[in-house]
Amino acid sequence: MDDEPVLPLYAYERLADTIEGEITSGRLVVGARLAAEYELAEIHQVSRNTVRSAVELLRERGLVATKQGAGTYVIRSRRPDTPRE
Amino acid sequence: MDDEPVLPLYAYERLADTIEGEITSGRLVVGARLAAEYELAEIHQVSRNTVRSAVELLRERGLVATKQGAGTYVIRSRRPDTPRE
DNA sequence: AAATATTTGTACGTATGTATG
DNA sequence: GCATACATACGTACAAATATT
Repeated sequence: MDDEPVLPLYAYERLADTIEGEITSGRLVVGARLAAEYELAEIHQVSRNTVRSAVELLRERGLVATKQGAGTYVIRSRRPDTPRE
Repeated sequence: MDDEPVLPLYAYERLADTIEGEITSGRLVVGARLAAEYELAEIHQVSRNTVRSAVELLRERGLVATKQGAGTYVIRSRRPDTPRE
């Protein structure tokens, strides 16, 4: 319990939420590729490491999948019902 | 399939395997606290981030749990039967 | 087929923030 | 309040996998 604070505290959480919003809103459809990490870093004015943390969160949420050398792709438009661990 | 290459390729994998060995061998028992990240970094001559990657692996293997401000503790002496994701 | 460019992965260092004791 | 320890965040460099020319 007590997971997921109401306000995303950290930059990587906010970025993950932002990108998740683009997915759930349909602006990023299943199969679409996210911008490259360095691009996301520039766009959102954070470091690439922060982008990677955000994308890691999105992977854990089951929304995207990443392939080295290729990119990160949307694999789901909304979160699977609460992974509960 | 095809997970876990025979030879651990990266420093953080080797370090994780090393620490796992200390756990499975009984030198680190359940409840024991691992050395601090900066200590492990010094001991094994790697960076803190590499230590963190190794510990992250151990968490995924279900062997340890980390509590901010407290430390990383052994919670299991051997891997649970293949987490298969 | 081969070389180049792009993109993610790993690893290092450093600084600052947050939680615990 | 202070010390300790983990967490986040910045930057940098190079390696590895993939895509493109």
